[in-house]
Amino acid sequence: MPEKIYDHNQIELKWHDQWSNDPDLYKAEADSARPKYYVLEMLPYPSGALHIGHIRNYSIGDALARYMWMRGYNVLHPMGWDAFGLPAENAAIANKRAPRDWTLSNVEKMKRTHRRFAFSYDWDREVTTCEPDYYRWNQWFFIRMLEKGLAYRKQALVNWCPKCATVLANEQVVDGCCWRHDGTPVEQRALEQWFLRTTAYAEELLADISKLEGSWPDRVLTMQRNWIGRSEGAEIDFMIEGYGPVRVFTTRVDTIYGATCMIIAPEHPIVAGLTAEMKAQARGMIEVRANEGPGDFEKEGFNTGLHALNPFNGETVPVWVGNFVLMGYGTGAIMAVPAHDERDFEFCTKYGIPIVPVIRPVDGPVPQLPLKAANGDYGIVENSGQWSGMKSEDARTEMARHAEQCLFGAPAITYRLKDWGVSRQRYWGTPIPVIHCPHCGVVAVPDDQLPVLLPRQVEITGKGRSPLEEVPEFVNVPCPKCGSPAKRETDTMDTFVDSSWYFYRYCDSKNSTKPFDSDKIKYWFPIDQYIGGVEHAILHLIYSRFWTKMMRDIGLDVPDEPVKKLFTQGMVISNGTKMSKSDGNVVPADDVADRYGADTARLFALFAAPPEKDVDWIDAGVEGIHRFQSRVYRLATRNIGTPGGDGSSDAKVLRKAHQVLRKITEDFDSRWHFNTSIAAMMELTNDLYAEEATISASAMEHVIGIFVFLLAPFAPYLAQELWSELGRTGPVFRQPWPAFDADLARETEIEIPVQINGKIRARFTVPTGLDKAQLEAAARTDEKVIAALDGKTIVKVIAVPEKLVNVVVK
RNA sequence: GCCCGGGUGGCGAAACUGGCAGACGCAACGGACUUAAAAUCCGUUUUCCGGCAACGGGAGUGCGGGUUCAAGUCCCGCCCCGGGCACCA
Repeated sequence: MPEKIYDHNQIELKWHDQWSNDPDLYKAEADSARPKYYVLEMLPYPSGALHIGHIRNYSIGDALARYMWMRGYNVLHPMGWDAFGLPAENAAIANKRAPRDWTLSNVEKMKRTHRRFAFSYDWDREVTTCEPDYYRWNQWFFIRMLEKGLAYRKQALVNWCPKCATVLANEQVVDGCCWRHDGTPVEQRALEQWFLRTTAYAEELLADISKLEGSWPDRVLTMQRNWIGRSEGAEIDFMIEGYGPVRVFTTRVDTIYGATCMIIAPEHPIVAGLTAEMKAQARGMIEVRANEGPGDFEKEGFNTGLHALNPFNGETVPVWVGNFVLMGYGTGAIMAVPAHDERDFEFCTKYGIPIVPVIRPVDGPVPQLPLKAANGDYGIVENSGQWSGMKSEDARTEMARHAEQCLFGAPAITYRLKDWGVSRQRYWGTPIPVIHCPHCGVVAVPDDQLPVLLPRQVEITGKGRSPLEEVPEFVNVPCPKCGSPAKRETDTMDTFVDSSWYFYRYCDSKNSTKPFDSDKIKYWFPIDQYIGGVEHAILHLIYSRFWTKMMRDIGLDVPDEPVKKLFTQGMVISNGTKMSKSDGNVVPADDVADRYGADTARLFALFAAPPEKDVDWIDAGVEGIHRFQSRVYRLATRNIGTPGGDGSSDAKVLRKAHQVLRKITEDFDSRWHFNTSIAAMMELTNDLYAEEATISASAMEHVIGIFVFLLAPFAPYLAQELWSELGRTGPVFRQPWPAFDADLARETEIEIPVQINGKIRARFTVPTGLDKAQLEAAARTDEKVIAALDGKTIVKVIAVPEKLVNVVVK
């Protein structure tokens, strides 16, 4: 057949049309007779256009999905839209478009790009989180949590982003600023808010991390551990004259004899009973902390004049207010042990509060005053009454137990993790399904009245209160219990609620009577492979784990952990920052596809670097990938159905083809270094070009046949086109993955370098399979080796089969 | 400050369990083809020294030590970059 010029446009259009007319091409059906494989990429926010970062994410997942199909698995590979969120409201203000219209038209645009890239999604299972058939189940879950006490409402100091005009979860505060607005410090506001009791699962979320070990990246597990932040210690009551007992949390109760003052947070309830001047001072501290954001600030405090009784030694210590003590952690009050805590040391030194060392090193005396610094190490407890002489570790448990027996304390565990604040004072989110009745209080919307529909006609100004408060027909409703006039909750849910369980819905996306059918979940779950950006290591991935455990506890049949294996791909950086629409540095996927085609964009996204690594996107190099495809295409077309050469190169290219096949199979099964998979295909292409004239027709056809399968997971259009050039029909990715032939792949000869004292001095070629002795003998007969060894004494010879020979001489 | 990653040619990178450092691609240069250019094909390209040459010799994976016949890879101590946490008691 004469050579054809590679025209990606024509090829991609042709198959795109054919595939569009085949709605079942990527269809997945639960089938207990076949092994399943659930591969999932994180669903995108429909911002308007897919960029090259998305393409990288989906190219990894799609290659895997197609490979697993070829390995005979029943593959579930779905896609959807994380469609609620603030940008839709901002767009509504800027363009005078309803958020829903804007969002759905973006979905349409992006879906077109998805299809253009031929990602193998079963679109029949598509989930769009802003549609009532999805968010009604958010509401349903919320009510279940309300019934279980897992959703509750409280007045709390919350993170407020003035630009978003809404509350943020702790997980959405980055360096003291809003996660969407770098450089906009988050303010603290006291508001009535809805919370989900994530802390009820702190222990289980932490413990189950060990189940994920080895199949989730360590980095992510470490981040989650730190985020949960478990501290084991004790809570101890210090009696304050004229006030009552005040509880402190400490991890070092063994140092309590060295406590020389109590320090409370400026928000602590005690402050309310202090003088007006002190209250003002405390308020000042709170404001400074709220406005300055993160970073070092000087420790400051003042003496309240109150005294607290240390229940262990019966001594009285002054009570101070300190700006570094956090109300949100532990009990908001600490005992300061300046000798053994760096922060306490700094504070007490500044204010002249006494320092009392009570721990000595195992092999040394109690440190002498004055101290240069605090020593927080464990050691032997001294000057501590009956506990003197005990090891710190033992004293910690013994003293906590003692406190419990004497009823002035108890062992305690504290977590850094806090309950998830889910209220948002915004329009474009799931309405929280409760009604506030003046008689009945908070009343859940009955299940048969779900979904609480988000009204379509709403004016969004981006200022002031929740936009829903301005919609009287939404707000004013009768109480479901007593029928008297009541008001609907106007806060909406955090969008992270939507993404916490969407992957369950894919298994049963059209169910209108429950969130999903448990038989379907049983078949498809857990997710075998989840792929997404590392930036979701704590937010989305902790919420998802929480949600799964919560669903189990409200009686649904789900596994303990939703995701078996997690892969976090690196970010695509452009001009030094992560690609994002707000930074204006996105490279639209369609631009690359216009110029070079979808296959090229996909291949390049994988070729630029190993998938877990961040890459700086530069166009240089895209041409090389396109050139590679063109070389493959031209070579294949001009060789299919031609007489071929004399076959003298057959063994060589067959060997290479099977080596590459083995390498790529291994890459899929373990490392996912697709950059080297693609490089291996390039090597094979180069070899075929070099040997082309002397390859027989049958060997060429065999090699091209393998090559088409190798390409299939990465470049679906090119692979399909070549498959059809070979005269074959049907989708190539449904063919079985070829088995590699170890005999064909085996090298017959190998070049062995000979080192003399570690420096390469000669090389010789031997048949493969020689053992140590044979290899050494062969080396000793090599002319160059003989010459290099002349006049020297051989001390030792190291021969490593298939690798090298090293001769140590004197 | 603490906890994770990472540092290899002009650039993106490769070297999987210690065994030929730089596969593959980009860029650059040279050649073939062409009236010419593009495209394509074939070469060269870590660096220094010697040689017209084939070739020979030295250095080299952030820095300084060490282990080993052998170190990009292992150990100790630093420096730099990226990420996470950051008064968490």
